[in-house]
Amino acid sequence: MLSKKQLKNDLDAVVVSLKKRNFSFNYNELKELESQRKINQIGTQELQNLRNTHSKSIGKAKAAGENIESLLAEVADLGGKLDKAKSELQSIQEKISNIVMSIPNVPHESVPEGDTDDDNIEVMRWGKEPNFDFDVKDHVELGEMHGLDFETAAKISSSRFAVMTGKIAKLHRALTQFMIDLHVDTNGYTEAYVPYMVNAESLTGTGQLPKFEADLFKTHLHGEEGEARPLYLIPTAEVPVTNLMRGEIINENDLPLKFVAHTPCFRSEAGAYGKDTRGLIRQHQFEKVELVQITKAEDSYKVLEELTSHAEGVLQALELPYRKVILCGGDLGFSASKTYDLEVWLPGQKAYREISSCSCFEDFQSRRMQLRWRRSQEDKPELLHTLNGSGLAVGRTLVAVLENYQNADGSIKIPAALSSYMGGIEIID
RNA sequence: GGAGGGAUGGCAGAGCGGCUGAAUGCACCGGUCUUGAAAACCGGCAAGGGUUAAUACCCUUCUAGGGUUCAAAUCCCUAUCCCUCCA
Repeated sequence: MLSKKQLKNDLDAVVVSLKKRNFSFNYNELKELESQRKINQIGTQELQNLRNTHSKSIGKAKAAGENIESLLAEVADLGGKLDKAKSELQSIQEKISNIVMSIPNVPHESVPEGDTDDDNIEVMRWGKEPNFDFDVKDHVELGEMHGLDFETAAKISSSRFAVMTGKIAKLHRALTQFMIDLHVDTNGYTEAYVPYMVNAESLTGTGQLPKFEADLFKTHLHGEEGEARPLYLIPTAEVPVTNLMRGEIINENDLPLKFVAHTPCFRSEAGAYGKDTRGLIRQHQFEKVELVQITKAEDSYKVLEELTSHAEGVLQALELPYRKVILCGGDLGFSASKTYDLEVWLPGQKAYREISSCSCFEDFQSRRMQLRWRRSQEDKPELLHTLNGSGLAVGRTLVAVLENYQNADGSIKIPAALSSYMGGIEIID
């Protein structure tokens, strides 16, 4: 959420910035609503003031044993007026809020122009794409040789799910453990275990709601009266982890907050029909190790570089070739002001594919969450900045390992970094 | 499954229709004292919003949402969360 102040005082600049991400909205409507709001709010507050002063004088008169009949008569029609004014104001404020909540974050000045991922700009490449002296198999073919099974998953669930058994399941788990240990032991993150189902407030805080409900899996619990209390399956650990501190004023000594969490992620992939239908790339359920940092405003862009390097560290340790791109305005997520994607080399696709997305949200999420700190005792609380990045998407990392470490016979060499996590075996055959 | 008790500022905790945005203590900040520190004493210390050039004034908020009332932290209803006891 952008600040109301910014939208009020600096609307033209906001509109220009949002053009970079091809977002436009009816700002004349917003202006109009804002001027209505002003009139209605002043009127309502005047009525409230009137009621308060009258009520106080009634209280005093009563305490003094005076007759209050005439005073009561004065106030008789106030309640109705006030109710009317309040409900009008509320409806205006709801309209404003609906508009404001659906405006995406303003891109950082370093974000390039562009409409689609074709316009993303490569920042660097790491590692060498391997040369194979045989016909490479893709991860589906390789995986099915070692216990990756989409048909059974479809039988017990539906498409876009996977079953893994045996060594490949262990490799998948080993990757997860390796990533968490790396971030905790060498990058200084605190491990967090969090709920996989969250309420609407949390999703509003990080920006998935109200606009992107269709991307989520929603469940219903029922209260005694049958009233629905929906919980949502998390689309990323970003949601529960960033919301850990929602509504709090953080002690300066505790900053920056650094969390790493491994969770499954659930995405409906509405609108992705026919896209990546084969294999593990786009699933309804996948594992991810997520990095979250909460920092002071002045540190956030430095931290974005740092956090991205932590994600890169996983790829480097696994010796997987990758490239780093900066997302163009048109490809930027709703809440992000700047995002680096890490794309890993997949020999089976002969392409670089996203394996991590590292973003700075500035105070966009914090404002929704009222996540703040206090510079000093005298100062007002200030909004913090939030960042997160995948470190990494585990399923896609498994894909990358299978394809990059394959042998001619379909066996898979175990990356050296995973050796201790795989009980010392060197190959899956 | 049944019966109760609770949710108040950074924390602890009083208040149970009007003088309560909220006692008191702790923490925190400023001052006095001291060579310095501690102790003691004095003072300050919630957030969000509105009008305003500013001073200032006003509004809202005691888990959340409804209701009663001229007036609600306080009474009623519902939800959520916590705790105790019984099966």
